[in-house]
Amino acid sequence: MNGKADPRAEGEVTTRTRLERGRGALGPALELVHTGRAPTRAVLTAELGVTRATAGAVAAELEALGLIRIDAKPSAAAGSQGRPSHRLSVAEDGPVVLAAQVHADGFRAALVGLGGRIVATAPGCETVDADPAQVLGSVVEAGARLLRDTGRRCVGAGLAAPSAVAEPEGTALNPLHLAWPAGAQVRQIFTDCVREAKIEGPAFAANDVNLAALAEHRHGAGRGARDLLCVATGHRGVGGALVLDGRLHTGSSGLALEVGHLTVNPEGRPCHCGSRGCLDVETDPLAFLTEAGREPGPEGLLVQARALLRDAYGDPSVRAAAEALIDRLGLGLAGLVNILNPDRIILGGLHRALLEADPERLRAVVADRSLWGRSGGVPILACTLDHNSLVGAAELAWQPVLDDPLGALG
Amino acid sequence: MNGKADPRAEGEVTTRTRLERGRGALGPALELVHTGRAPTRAVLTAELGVTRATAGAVAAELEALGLIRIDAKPSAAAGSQGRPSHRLSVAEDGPVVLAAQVHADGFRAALVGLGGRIVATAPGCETVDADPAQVLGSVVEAGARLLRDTGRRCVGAGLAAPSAVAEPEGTALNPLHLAWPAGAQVRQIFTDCVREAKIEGPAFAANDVNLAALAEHRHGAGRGARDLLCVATGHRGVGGALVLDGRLHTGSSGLALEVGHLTVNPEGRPCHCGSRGCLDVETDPLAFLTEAGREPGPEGLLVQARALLRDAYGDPSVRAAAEALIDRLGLGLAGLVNILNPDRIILGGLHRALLEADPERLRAVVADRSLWGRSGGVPILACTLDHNSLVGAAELAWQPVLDDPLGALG
DNA sequence: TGACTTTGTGCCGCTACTAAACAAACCCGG
DNA sequence: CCGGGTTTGTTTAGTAGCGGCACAAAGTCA
Repeated sequence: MNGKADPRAEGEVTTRTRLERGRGALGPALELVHTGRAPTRAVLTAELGVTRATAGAVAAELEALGLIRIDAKPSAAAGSQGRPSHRLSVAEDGPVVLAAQVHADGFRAALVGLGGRIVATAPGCETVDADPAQVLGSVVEAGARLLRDTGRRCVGAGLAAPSAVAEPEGTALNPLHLAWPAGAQVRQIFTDCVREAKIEGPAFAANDVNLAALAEHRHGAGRGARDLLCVATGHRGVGGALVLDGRLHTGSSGLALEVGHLTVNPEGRPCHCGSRGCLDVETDPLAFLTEAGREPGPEGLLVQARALLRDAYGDPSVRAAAEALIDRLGLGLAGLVNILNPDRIILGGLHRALLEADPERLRAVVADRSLWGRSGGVPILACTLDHNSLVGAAELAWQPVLDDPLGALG
Repeated sequence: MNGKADPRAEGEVTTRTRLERGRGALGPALELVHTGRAPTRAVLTAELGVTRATAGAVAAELEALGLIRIDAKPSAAAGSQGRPSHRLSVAEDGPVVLAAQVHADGFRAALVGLGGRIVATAPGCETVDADPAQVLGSVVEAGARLLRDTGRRCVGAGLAAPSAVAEPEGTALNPLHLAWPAGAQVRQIFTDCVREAKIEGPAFAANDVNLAALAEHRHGAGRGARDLLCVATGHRGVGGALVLDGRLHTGSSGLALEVGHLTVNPEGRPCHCGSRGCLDVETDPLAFLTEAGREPGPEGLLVQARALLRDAYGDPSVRAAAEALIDRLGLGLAGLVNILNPDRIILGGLHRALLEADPERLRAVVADRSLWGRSGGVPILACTLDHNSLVGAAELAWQPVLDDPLGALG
């Protein structure tokens, strides 16, 4: 089988030589299958720029590692001649990563497989007014329970935190919404919890909007974009993220894309940052409800604002408030377009609802206020993934495997 | 000499096997020598993460290609034991690239070697109110003359244009300062001129501020920075540039970092972009002179403003004007810091002069208006290179050689 | 049924490395 | 002046990963 003498050729007889080859192209190949861009080995050959022999060997090795599946039967592609391909897909029973998300109202844990597929979710939990160690301990414990129940192999863990995460220390800088102290060592605490729960693999933590952007880039509305800008309003505050060449741009200390304090209304509301008219306070749910003349109800500002946009857009006061917010959001986005020149923009939270309420108006404002209008033609889309922060946290944990499958799993 | 039989071993006998090896590490190695980060083969070994054998072979091949020089005599490093290293340096008589720069007052041509060393310069020429084909024809002709006079081999050409250059078409979008039409095909015209002058190698064109940033990153004040932000005021208007991981970030259509229209003074001057108080009109030489109560003299606004800052900073009206501009510049830089979170900022033109007039004030404003102050501690430095746009244009032309020396020269 | 098209595999060889031993060139301490 | 110790460079042998090529497999089309 092996030609030259192999001193280890005793136990496993077959596919042994293959397991030794393909180190270089292995990562890129897995990434292509992971993001759904390589449905067959033929496509893999073209995308990697290697020969069919190499692509075949690489795919065989990824299958041997339990990461992808190669269909036994070829599936006939409709309307094409030639030998039909065997379909490549992510292994359904392969390893998973633990994804955790903490937000103002509680937390969530999930197991996520390759391809961004959520395998299992722990039921959402109510708000916890507890310190980081308690919250992260609970969410990791929920994840550990999932792992026990499903019996799957875990290769890493990722946390989506509701604050900027400073690099390289991994501290939470502005956890406004939580009973957490500023400067909490979230990455360290999360890592400790993961270790204590005897979960295998490295642990990572990053800002939730950043991770949402990463997830949308790999599996959602951002697929194929080279320079992707995401902006999202949550319950409170605006977050931004930038994905460049498939990698998150966090800046030198993890604080990039803090876009909440762009000035979009010089005569606007005072902001806690000391300035006035910031994107943060001019395009959030509270501003919208106030301008529409509504009292904040019991169901949460974001939910209420979304419902209003969806159900009462005919109401003149709602419409006027929406248009005012759209104009300010457009001004902010145009500023970002002039600086970053992305090839796609994705909006989440209330911003997404504003986009869907009147896409033409938003696009017109952005185009009008971008220099030369040219880059104002940038596509502006809504988020498409459910739980995109959670999936993004999983991406973080998958990254070492995508970079070097043999090294991370071997 | 060669061990196994080599069918081609007839003409060149020696260094033949070496010329066939080192393809992968060749580019990175050349880049290290080019940027002055690999003074010896020992350092090269460490920086590349390869064995001494590989580093030695790679260096030998780069020398054989005529790109670098390995000192014959080892140079004794003071106070260190062990065998002394042979010094590596860029080949002084190696190939060059043609660098061209066009600006409002004229143009300039130069031959630039590896390491950003300007080998020969054609005398600057006065303003040319001519169309792109004429201007670029003249500057390329000046370069061709330099090539003839020096007899050096040319491996490419780069142009620094005084306007944004759209990707991927290579058209000039806002050539305000020239008698050029908007949308002029500068890259195509430049390429045609280079071809017509029978200059070898590919031709490139990009915005001058972008290229200045690239040059500062490789050979100037930006060396070692990972995320480098450059902002510069010229005779008119503000330009910005961002270097990420050693590569220029041009955005999806070459329009990134058009920072001139950030709002830095809500009650400020009206700007031709339709807004008011833009960085562009609030921190340019004209604004400075006006606020200092000076009449524009005959010597050019930028020169006059610089002289005033240098020689008359004691004058209260000059000082007040400078501080007003510094505050506005700081506001703009803080906005960029919040978005990009660079690890270094470099200023050119009038902005550089403002920085040098009162560095503490500028740094304080940036730190104060950056979120959490943390990233406000970013170092703000002045440009250090003469003719940095020209050197940057050369970098553009060198890039293919740095990426694949064998492919580009073979 | 056979020509054509496309996909996948086995085999050989090459290129760019690594590993390890050796050699060279400095220091220093006696 | 001579023999360790230390760092640098070279030589040789070996190897991982990929390309090239011939061939086999599995479909479509006329």
